Amino acid sequence: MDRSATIKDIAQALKVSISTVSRALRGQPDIHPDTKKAVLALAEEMDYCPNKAALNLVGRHSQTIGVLLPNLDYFFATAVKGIDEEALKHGYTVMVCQSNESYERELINTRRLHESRVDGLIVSVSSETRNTAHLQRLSTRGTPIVFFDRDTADTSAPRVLLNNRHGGFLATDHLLRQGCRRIAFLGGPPSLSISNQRFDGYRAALEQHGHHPDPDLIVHGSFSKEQGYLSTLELLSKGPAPDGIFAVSDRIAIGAMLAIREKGLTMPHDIALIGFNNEPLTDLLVPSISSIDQPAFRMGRAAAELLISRLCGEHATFEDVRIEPRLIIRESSQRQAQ
Amino acid sequence: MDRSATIKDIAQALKVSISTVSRALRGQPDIHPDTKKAVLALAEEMDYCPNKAALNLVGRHSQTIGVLLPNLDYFFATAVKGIDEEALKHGYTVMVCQSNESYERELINTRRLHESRVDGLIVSVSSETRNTAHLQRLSTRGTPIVFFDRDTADTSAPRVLLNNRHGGFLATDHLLRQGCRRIAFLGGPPSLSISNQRFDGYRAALEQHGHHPDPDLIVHGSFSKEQGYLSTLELLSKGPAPDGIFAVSDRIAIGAMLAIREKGLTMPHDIALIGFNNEPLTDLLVPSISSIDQPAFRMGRAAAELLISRLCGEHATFEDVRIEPRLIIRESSQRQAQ
DNA sequence: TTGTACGCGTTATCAC
DNA sequence: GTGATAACGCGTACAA
Repeated sequence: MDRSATIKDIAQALKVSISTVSRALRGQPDIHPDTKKAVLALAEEMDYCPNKAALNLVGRHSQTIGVLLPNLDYFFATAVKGIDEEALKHGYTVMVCQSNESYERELINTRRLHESRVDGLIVSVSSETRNTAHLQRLSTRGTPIVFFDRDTADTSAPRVLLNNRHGGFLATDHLLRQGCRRIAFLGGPPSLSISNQRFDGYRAALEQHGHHPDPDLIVHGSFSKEQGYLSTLELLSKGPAPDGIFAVSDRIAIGAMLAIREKGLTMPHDIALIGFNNEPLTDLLVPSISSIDQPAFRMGRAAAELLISRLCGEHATFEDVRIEPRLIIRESSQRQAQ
Repeated sequence: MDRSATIKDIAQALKVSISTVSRALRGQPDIHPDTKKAVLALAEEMDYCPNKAALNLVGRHSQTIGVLLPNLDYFFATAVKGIDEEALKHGYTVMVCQSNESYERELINTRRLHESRVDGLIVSVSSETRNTAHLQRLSTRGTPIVFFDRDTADTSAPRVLLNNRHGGFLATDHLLRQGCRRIAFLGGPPSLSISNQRFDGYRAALEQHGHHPDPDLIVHGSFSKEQGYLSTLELLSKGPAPDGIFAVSDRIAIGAMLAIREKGLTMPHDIALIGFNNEPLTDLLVPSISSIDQPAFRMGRAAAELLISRLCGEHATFEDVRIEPRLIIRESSQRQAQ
């Protein structure tokens, strides 16, 4: 129950001043070798561990980076791994908060992170978040922010984003090439750029093939399996059925798959299906689900690199990082041998 | 770029002392209503946010709990959600570190968390971890620890554990009831209690049915899909094949499924298969994979509850929390209609 | 009701 | 080489 050793404890035991201990510990010059050796030895024995709070106070940096995410699903958890990897390499610790897609929770967490005086912030906004004033305040106060994955309109911080438009294009173009003519778009929350950008790609692909988006085939909702299931059931029960579905997440796609199956239709024959994220196990379903691969680990690492470079005062690199998606063709969408 | 407002800033602006501001902010009595109102208003306007580092120093508690995990796979990510939920409720912030199953990384992270002076620790040790001296040191120094999911031999801290033995029993007993006689055990790292306890349940079930473990049918390795694939291939290529497989993780089970399929065998007819964890999508594979459900969110929340109750000085509750698993029967193991 | 002074653990700036 | 001492932001006795 005794508290951790401090440099004061070491100083008293060795009958030297705390500044001497401090210097010895940090390998500064002008220290007598014997003194240094003694300090180091005792520190080791007492299992001395510097108090970050004190360092934070005096140096006004916490060596901590805050990560604010909507959740910890496969994509974000993998990204956190990338962030943490890079952070550790540079002596930073990571503090992760989840908003659960709630704006209110995001505000609370922003404050939690501010209280901890994180040196910088990597943020993926919740789907409820309409304005980023809470983040702007932090930013103007000197806490650099990097936006991750989800774009926001009203801000001027660097971003690490997937080329979602191209992802949407790749998916839709692929379905068109498989002969689909009525391609449904199962989107996420309409407030989210990632969903809208994928829609832009969807439209671009359609138009390039001489088609136009059909409002009846466009549905928005959450990213969940349940949402995909319900949306698809609705699509299939009203009007002429689509012959292709582009879902902006694999979980939506899986929900769609269940609905398609329930309606007695087959993939890819009746409906060709493609998702987004390339989550594990999508390759093992029957049929295996085509998807757009999004390199989560690399994206996380890139965000941390970008943030840390700004933390190091390299104000130069303010440019967005854009990661390219990759089309993964599997059974659910492949009507013709390649 | 101007730093965050401090109580000193507020005090100067209002021409009162910092202690007055401090008192007003924390709603203490004996404050003139007008003074209080003015302070609160200005704090709001300046977006005042207390500096946790300072609070940490003076109060010597950080209101932060450290979470040390092997990784952030589905199970642990869900557990983190439970931990964070409970932590937030009590005003704590969570700091998550991943060891990547590496003992060395676990040491580094333990130190990172100690540097941050986390008030308490929730730990699931890496599979390489043989002794917990690094954690014991923290514990004796006054940082309460709760072990989570993975048990350790040489410690005396409360634990939140699944009844792994019963889980192993349920799985094996189920296979036996399906008519299996040669049941293979695909274990995790032999250093991990969770794997060994599931093995105990496996053996107990066998013996209750008058059988004994066959060393040729017992394999240990990592928790990965690749491991499951390779182990199963090996099992199937040497000696008489098993007619049932109990894998201690769903990912191992999925690897086994791939190997079984590759060998031209069918499930559950030739081999009945059951995994562990009840991860999402296991219900959607073909055949769907039977599994043992482990309530990750509840376990995480229970760990946080236990830790926080100790943090509040309730030294009474030192008892382990044992969560009961649940057998989920799906196609991969079901030979007979229930 | 309000202000002063000290301490929390550490670094940095002096002086010796 | 080494040792005081002031800061960092805040809570808290104690004094007024």
